[in-house]
Parts: sequence; structure tokens; C-alpha cells
Amino acid sequence: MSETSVPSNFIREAIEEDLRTGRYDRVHTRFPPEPNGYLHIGHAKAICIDFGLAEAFGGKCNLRFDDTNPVKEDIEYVEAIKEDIHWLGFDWEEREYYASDYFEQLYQWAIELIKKGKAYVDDLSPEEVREYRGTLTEPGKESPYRNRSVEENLDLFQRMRAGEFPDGARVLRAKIDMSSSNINLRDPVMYRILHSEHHRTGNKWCIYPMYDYAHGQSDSIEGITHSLCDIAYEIHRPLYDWFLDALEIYHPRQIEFARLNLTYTILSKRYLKQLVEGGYVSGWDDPRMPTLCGMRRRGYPPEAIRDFIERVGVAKNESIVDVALLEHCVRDHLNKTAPRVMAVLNPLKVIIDNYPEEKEEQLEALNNPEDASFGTRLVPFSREIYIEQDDFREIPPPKYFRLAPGKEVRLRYGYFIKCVDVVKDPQGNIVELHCTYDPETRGGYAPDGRKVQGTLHWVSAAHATDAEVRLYDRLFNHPDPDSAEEGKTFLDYLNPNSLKVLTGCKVEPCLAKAKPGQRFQFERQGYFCVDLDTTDNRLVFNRTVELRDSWAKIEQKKTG
RNA sequence: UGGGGCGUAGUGCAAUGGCAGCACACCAGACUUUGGAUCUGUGGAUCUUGGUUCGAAUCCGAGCGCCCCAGCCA
Repeated sequence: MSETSVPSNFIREAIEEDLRTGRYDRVHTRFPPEPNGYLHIGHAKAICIDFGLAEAFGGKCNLRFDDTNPVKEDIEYVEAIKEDIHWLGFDWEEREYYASDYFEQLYQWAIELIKKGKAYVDDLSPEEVREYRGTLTEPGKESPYRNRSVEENLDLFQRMRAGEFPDGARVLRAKIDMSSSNINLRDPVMYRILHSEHHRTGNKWCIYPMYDYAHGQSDSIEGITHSLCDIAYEIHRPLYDWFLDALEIYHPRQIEFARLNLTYTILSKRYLKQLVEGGYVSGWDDPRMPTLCGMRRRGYPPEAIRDFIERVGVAKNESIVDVALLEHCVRDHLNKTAPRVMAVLNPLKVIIDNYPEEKEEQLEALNNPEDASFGTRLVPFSREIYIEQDDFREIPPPKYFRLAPGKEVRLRYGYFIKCVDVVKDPQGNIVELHCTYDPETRGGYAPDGRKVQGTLHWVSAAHATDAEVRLYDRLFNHPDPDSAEEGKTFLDYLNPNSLKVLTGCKVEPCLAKAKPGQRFQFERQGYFCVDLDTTDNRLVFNRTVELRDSWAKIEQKKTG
């Protein structure tokens, strides 16, 4: 086990102690998703912890689908989940397991518990079971069926399996303690009748084990040492231990950690589903979604997500991490890996009056000024170019470094230009600019040493490629959309400007052949990636994340 | 009112009886052919209250606050 720079945490320490004391002599974890939805950034935390810890200790991590509820699960999700885990960079090798693989063993163990007098078939209706359970402050009552004979229980349980009873008619329950202060121990249901086709076992079964009965035993079968899970299961741990002890089988250790929450983000599967089904987003992989497939489409590199999870740390505190940290990690990675390119999102035509009409030249540009290994490229330049509308102000505010009447700026890797005229339409909108250029400043340097404050990105009009650019912003305008005020729901906090589609954007010709998934920095603007909707004659970019913009901050402060 | 868990800068995580530190965010400055990146610097925290101790974020008592548990969901 090589010493990594990853900071320690309480789970790592617990594992180290278990290894030291000999409680376990190896580390084997598992990531146990239920195939009933898509993975999101919250799952990424669990994945990184489960796979990451195993790796750190030279152990293994299994992928196990917790598929004990056929009503909610689907094969569609298992494929998506596998793809997302691989995308994050983790591999379970040949250890792809399913709780449903263990149904027969689980059934045999249930029979064993019945024989030991530790489980019984209950005929109470779901409503009655609830009534008999008691409340948080009052103990429950024992079911009248609680003390059936072993023979009767065996007979009934076998007939449950055989399909003799309709859904909900009976359940198998563990016989523990109806007056326990831990409600999970008040004779929890082990099996329920569900005449439903399972995506893997088909119609072989009509009784299905509950999570509490299936999970620990599945861990045991797989020889898991450390079963890491959400803090919500902490109160289930006595039950996890109870089944394993009652069965007298190999006993893994369950350790719980706090799940991830992000500001301006919703991570509940139910709400995410609502966003998709309500048409508030285009699908599970909408780039505004916190799903891994959404982030992938948005252009978030998996390395950035892993870095983020690492920085968040592992603890038991319930916390809400600032989404700015995630964005920082994304920028940090992309800054090192994304080639730079020029793209004009809101074009403003500029005519360089003293540049010859038919002339055209190729200017050399750096693909990454911070890393020479990215090489250089040639960018065509000509008399008519586009610059960003925001890069010109007829009446420049103080500290505005960009173009204005009479002002001189640098065109990145090009020439110094000076604005000499502003052309407007009858409504007073600026439609084009006339400038002059200084031929001595080719490449962006003035031989006489004069300086300009601003450097603008640009694209030659005649050579530009058209593109559609989708600008994404946070989906919610409330830092904690989940905790809505009275009378409101998370939907009331949807940001109406979370998607802005720009068409007619002008990008460097070298982007014409860009392929879906490729990431770039559009200089001075942000990181963008080529969207899946891109075809041979349609170029679509997604804005992954903006570059930090200190000018926007200055302006914002001035306007209030 | 039962049980379980958690309280450290704005946020997240460290400090495991010995100078409360790191990251992000924020603010100021330097540098800059990206108002990016980078670099430097400033401010800001132990829930409260008693106690033990030479010394407490840490140990003990009391209190307060927040989260979770009453699915035949996971």
C-alpha cells in the first residue's frame, strides 16, 4: 500500500485499526447501488470511498446491484450505472454481483431462522403491522401470529414462495423485540410477497427479501470486510449485526459516513426524477443535472470530480458543500488540459479600414500559453473580423480596458487596432465598427514599446465557423432548494435562466472538425465541450464552466 | 416526551490533553498578449455553561441546537 497524499479520515483509521488488531486481515469493500435511477455526484462520493479505500489498502471492491425490489428496478439502470462508474475511473474487474444472485441462499437462511425460532410468518395486513409497531415514544404490540409453531411457519413460508398468496397477504418477520426503543428492531419484515417480474430472475420468485435482510448477508457471502454506507443506516446497524449473529455466519463491519450535499443542487432521486418527467430539463443527462451522465455531457472531467470528492473529505457531519469548490476543481483540471481557442459568442463586426481587401494571413497562436507541449496553430486573419459585443463600449466606464472610440487594444496574437467609427442602425443599435490597425504590431507586440490595456479575442469573418453555444448556469437560484419555505417546493427555486442558447456564434475554423466530448477553453470566457447533438453540419458547444471574471465583479460592485 | 447521530472561520475538512491549521469562498496587492492562470498578503472559528488539569476543541457533568428512525423502499 503506497502512501498517498489523500488525507486520512475516521474510516481509514478504523480500517487501519482492524488490520492492526487482526479483526480482518485484508480490505474488501463493495459499492451497492439499487438499479432504480441514475448515479449522481452524491453517489460519486460513495464510489470514491468504496473503491478508493479498497485500492488504498491493496484490497478489492465489488460492484453489487441491490436489486431486491423488482417493482422499482430496471435493466436500463444497471447499464447506465456501470458506464458511469467506469467513466469515473473505477473497475470492479469480474466482480459484478447482484443481490438477486443470492435469493436462494437468502431463502435457505430464512428457513434456518424460522427453525431457530427467530423468524415467523405474520398474517397482519400492512395497516395492522403499522399499528402494532407502536410509535417513537410508545412500544409496539406483539402480533397474534408471533408465536406460531416452527412447522406452521415453515409450511406458510414455503407456500408464500410457491405463490399461494396474493401480494400483501403475509410477510416473514424477524422475531426480535416489539418494545425496542430502536424501531428497526420491532420485528422487521424480512420478506414480502410481490408477484412482479424481476429484471434478472424473471418470474422465479414472488417473495423478495427486504434491504435489511439482504444487505448484510450479501456482504457476508462476498466476504466483505468493511461495508461502508450512508449515515441513515446507522440506526439499522444493530439489525445488520443481529441477522449475521443469528445466522452465525461471517460478519463484516458496517461503518457509516455522511452523504454529500451541494449548494444550489438537489440530489434526491425522487426530485431528480420529477425534473426529468416534468420536462424541466431535457433528460437525465441534461448538462444542468447533478447526475454523472449530466456532468459528463456538461464537460466535467472525471478527474475533477474525484479531486472534488477528495477535497470534501469524509466525516459524519451532515454538511452542504459549496458548489464553488466543484467548479474550482473543474477549472483547475481543465486549465491544465484544455487547449485554448478563440470563439466569439455575441459577434460584432469590425472592419479594419487600412487592411488590404484581398489580403489574408495566418497568425501563429499558442494552444496553451502555460504548456509549450500543446504546440501552436495558425489562425487566419483578414480585413473583416468579429469581436465580442461586450468588448466594445461607446461610452467606456472607468477601468474599462476594452475597445471604445479612439481607444487602442490588442487582438490576441494579432495586431493593435484603434476604433475610428461606430455604425448604427436606425434604432441606434451598434451594427459595426471601423478600426485601423498598426502593421508594425503583428503578433501583438509594439516595436515602440507602447502598451495597451486590453487584449480581445476575435475570429476572421470570412473564415469563421458557425456554432450553437449553450450557456448553462445553476439550475436553482436558492442555495438549499430542498428546504423550501412554507408553501413552496424546490420547483419554485428553479433558475429561469439556467439555459441560454446562442446561435450564430463565430468560432475559429480549427473547431469545424471537433468531435463530441472534446473540451476547449474559449479564451477569456470559459471552458466548453462539444455536445452530443453535434453533426457534420451542426456544431454545438456546452459551456462547462465560466472562467473567473474579475471585470464582471468590478462592474457588479459599481452597479450595486 | 423514545432511540440513534452530529455541533471548529461563510462553506467543507484537520488538530486524537500541549502555539486551533488546510482548502474553497471573500478582501487587498503583484504580475500578465486570456480582466484567465500564477504569486503575495489581510480578515475571520472551537454551541452554551460548570468541572478535572500546569494546560481542554479534545476528558467529565448539565443544558441548547440540528439531522435521522414509526415502508410489505433502499
